[in-house]
Amino acid sequence: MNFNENPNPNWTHFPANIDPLAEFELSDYLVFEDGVDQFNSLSPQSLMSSENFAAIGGTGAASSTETSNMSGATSRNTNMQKNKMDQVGHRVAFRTKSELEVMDDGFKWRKYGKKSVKNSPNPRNYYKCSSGGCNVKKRVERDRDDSSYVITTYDGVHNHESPSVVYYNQMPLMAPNAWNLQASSHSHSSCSS
DNA sequence: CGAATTTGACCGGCGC
DNA sequence: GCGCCGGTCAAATTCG
Repeated sequence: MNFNENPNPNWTHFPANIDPLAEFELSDYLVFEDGVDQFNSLSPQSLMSSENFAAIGGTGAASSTETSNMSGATSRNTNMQKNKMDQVGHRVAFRTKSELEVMDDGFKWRKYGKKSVKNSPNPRNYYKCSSGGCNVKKRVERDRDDSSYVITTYDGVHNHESPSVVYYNQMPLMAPNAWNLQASSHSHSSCSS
């Protein structure tokens, strides 16, 4: 209820099923880990293999736990961002070519804000994982040069499985391991395949 | 009716 | 010290 209408009622889990008119293909992907954040790696046409980059998320974030505050919702400005880089351990940015910006990766996202950046004529949408205990944030923005491209940035790692296990086992088109990289890092096979 | 979404305002950080 | 930018929350509204 915002963009256009419902492109496909089938859109439930994987973007690969989007539809024939939406050319979903990874053009560029950026992987930022805590400590390594350089937007310079962005190449206009890197076009590497774009097949498996789920190597990230191997740090010790899988455990999460620690200060999982938030539970309850009472927390507001009590304690949360004492250290800028404390909980932020995973930063992943993907550039996808799709008409829709809301790529369902199997998780449920709750939009919590929209803001337009100065460097882009397009607004930026902020999504949050609506899972109990999952504080993963998602940032979606349209490319400022190619409105056909969408830049999705994930922040954090899901500490729970997808609401509906996705079976990216038979990806005839391509296996966007990127989708499981968040839920990976421990069980699940992910990859390989 | 409930839940999710929307828009605006507020806050914090950084730069100059 | 002030201004700017980005990010988040809150309340209201709408959709299902």
